[in-house]
Amino acid sequence: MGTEDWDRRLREQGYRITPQRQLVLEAVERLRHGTPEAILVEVQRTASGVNLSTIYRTLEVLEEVGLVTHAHIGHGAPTYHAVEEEIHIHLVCDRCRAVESVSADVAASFVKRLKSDFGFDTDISHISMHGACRDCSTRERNWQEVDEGAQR
Amino acid sequence: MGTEDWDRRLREQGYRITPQRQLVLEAVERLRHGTPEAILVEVQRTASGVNLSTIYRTLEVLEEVGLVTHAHIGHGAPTYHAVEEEIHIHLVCDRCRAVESVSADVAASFVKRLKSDFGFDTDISHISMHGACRDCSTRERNWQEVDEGAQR
DNA sequence: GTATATGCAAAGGGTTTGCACGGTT
DNA sequence: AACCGTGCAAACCCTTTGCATATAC
Repeated sequence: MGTEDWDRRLREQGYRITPQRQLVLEAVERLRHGTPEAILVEVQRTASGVNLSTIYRTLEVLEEVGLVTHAHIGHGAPTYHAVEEEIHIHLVCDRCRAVESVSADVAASFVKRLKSDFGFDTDISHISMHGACRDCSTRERNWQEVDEGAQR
Repeated sequence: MGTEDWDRRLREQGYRITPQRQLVLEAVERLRHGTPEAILVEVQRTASGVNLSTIYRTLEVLEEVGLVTHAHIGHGAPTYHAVEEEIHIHLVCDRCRAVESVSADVAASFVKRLKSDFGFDTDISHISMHGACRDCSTRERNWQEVDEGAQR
């Protein structure tokens, strides 16, 4: 796979090549993490006439032919990535909203276990773990100690 | 923790005890997996006057005091669980939309690694893995073989 | 009595859809 | 020429918010 045959990917599955599809794919690659709204803005830098509904429809197509993936970080819009990117997973802090990307390697044995135990084939780039980042979790630990101290 | 001191939980954090809060908590416990909309319907079986916005506000409060949690399975509404429930994670099939609940134990070492390597404190009940369930992944494998056969 | 919680209605994000037009094949 | 893809606008789902009233404390 590579950027040079992005159009082949589309054609093989019966889709047409359009400027919009090229622009959206390039925007996703450039942004590395992009919501549909952000991708729209990026695309409009070159082609201001492109509509948001086209972004949605295009992302759906690009995802189907395997050129992009998405993950849900937070409650809002999903983020899209080019599959060209090194595969990574997201650690989403629900306290401060920070998002850390870490190598997918850390999930490898977990993913393998889901396969062997449940036959489940994980979409690794879709993984988002929610919780507390380093800063927030140490902060909470400190508060807890303060609380305990106050109670004595 | 237990159902008997749900009201203490609320009071300790400065919240008041209301019929709505009790009904929502009970509905979540009864449903085991419930979207806000489903919880509304369940609550309205007893108290038809309760409003959806109350469901949202109440779930937020119940989550803050640690009586319920939520997970995102699929793109739509989140699902709420009572924390009383045995902790489980969700395996969401993006092909056929099936959702399987499996013991959180399978994620234990992965979660431990996120903690040691990145200081990240995972909210285990929030974990949703996306991918292909056993049936769909074997079906895809079979198709692949058929395709390969056709090419020869 | 006072502050919080609720119901209602309206607004707000994010996403999808119907339709006529335009572009790719 | 036929069909697919796009822009536009409206509709849709899910969620939040402002405000007046009702309720827990």
